Amino acid sequence: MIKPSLAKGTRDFGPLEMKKRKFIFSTIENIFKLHGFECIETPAMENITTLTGKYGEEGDKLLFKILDSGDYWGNAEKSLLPNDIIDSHKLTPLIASKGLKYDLTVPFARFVSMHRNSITFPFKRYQMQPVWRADRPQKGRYREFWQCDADCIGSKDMSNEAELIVIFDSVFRALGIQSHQIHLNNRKILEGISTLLFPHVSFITFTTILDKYDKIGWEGISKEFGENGIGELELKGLSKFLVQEPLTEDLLNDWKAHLQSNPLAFMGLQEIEEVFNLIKTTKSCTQVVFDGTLARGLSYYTGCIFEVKIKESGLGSVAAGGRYDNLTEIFGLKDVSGVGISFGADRIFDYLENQNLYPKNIVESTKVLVCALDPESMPFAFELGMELRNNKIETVLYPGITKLKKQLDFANANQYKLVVLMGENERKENLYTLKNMETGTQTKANLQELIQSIQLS
RNA sequence: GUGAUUGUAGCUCAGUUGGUUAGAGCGCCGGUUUGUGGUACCGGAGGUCGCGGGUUCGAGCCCCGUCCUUCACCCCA
Repeated sequence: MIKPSLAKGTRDFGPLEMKKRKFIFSTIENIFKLHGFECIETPAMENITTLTGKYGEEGDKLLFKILDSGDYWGNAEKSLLPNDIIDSHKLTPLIASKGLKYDLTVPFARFVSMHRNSITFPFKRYQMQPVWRADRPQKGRYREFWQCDADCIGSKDMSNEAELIVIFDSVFRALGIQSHQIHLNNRKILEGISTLLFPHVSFITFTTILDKYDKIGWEGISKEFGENGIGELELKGLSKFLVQEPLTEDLLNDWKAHLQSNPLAFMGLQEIEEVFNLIKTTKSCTQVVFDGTLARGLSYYTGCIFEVKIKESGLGSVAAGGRYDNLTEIFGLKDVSGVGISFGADRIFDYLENQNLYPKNIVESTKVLVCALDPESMPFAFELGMELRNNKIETVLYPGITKLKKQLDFANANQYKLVVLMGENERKENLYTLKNMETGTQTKANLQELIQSIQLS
């Protein structure tokens, strides 16, 4: 006997949990569809060359690799392996040519590049699938989790960004959440500031340190910048950019003054202004925070970047996204800019579980249980089941004849509110007994009356 | 990948300085009730104490390893 167990960082979902998850997925999907995004799917596994080098050094380490089939060691190009050095990192490329996808954006870029001739640009697609990361699990972090992505590729227009912000807001509101904040920044601003203030520090180093501001504060990041050779004087210039404030006209004007002398940063700010002008009359705008410290780790972003946080959740970001100008270029498709967002379904699920924010009707069962009380009644019960289903009533026929107590226990355990009894008495009278499990009342009815009272309750 | 942390019945947890046959509550199954549940009463089943090694006359308890859980770092949804 093997002790049943789950692989690290994965989880099972029972019927009740699945109802809640489906509620999340369908809420997101409906809003994606409402905005005209088309659904696609890509495989769980990709060629490893598709995946590596897209997520930065850390990302590559977190890729799940799939061992080649057959005699993978015999077929391996061992000449590429340094003699008697056993280094797993050098070994894996020789024996693993596929990997599980790490996100939905890179496979999408591959998809777009491959199918460029049959795609009409701008192309809006959504995708809701699991992704895998070989991370150490912790709070809000799993090795398998679902992302729900919407991207628009082949358009540089800022209305895409504006629409995606509205989608962020619509989804969280539809899920019954109000305390979400949509953080917004632009990589061009960061790049401009970085080259202006810290020309001797790489942009990647700059963003990774800056991104930690939320967690470790001013002291923490000034210490880390210090370790990278940045003095206190230079740091002072940075401090005025570390704001997290509601996005307003005044704020933008303020920043324009700061960034006037910096063409790249100024361009980034103009993009944000364009987005602001489109959303400023929507209620979504009230949830938007201009966040000068938002940087995003993924290296492919080039314009606006987003991150949605629920303050009291303790979960990090529950959704994120941004614009990428060069992602399809690696797959041979140049000058196609895209922008997209991703909802972290598992973190949203955890938050809703915690807060128990689900609408009541998604957890309640609307099913009816039909109980046959003796073998002769079974054909009648079976037929009744068919009749009820023909009338769009979700019906479960209790399989077999057992004590009524057991059948009623079954109804309680599954929270069925209505039970129909079919026994000798009912056969003789040509009626059905309808029992309400909450009130305990029982009534007799013919088929038409039965269907009616079920539909009314 | 680094550093902590956890594991005893289906679930939540007790278990004394190492000492006979490892307990409770809830749940589950059966009965009180052969056509009436969610309450009550009575009875019952269920454990390789995560796994492997070690110390000991003796290990659920001590030591080592390993896996899983949870958490922080790194990074991220």
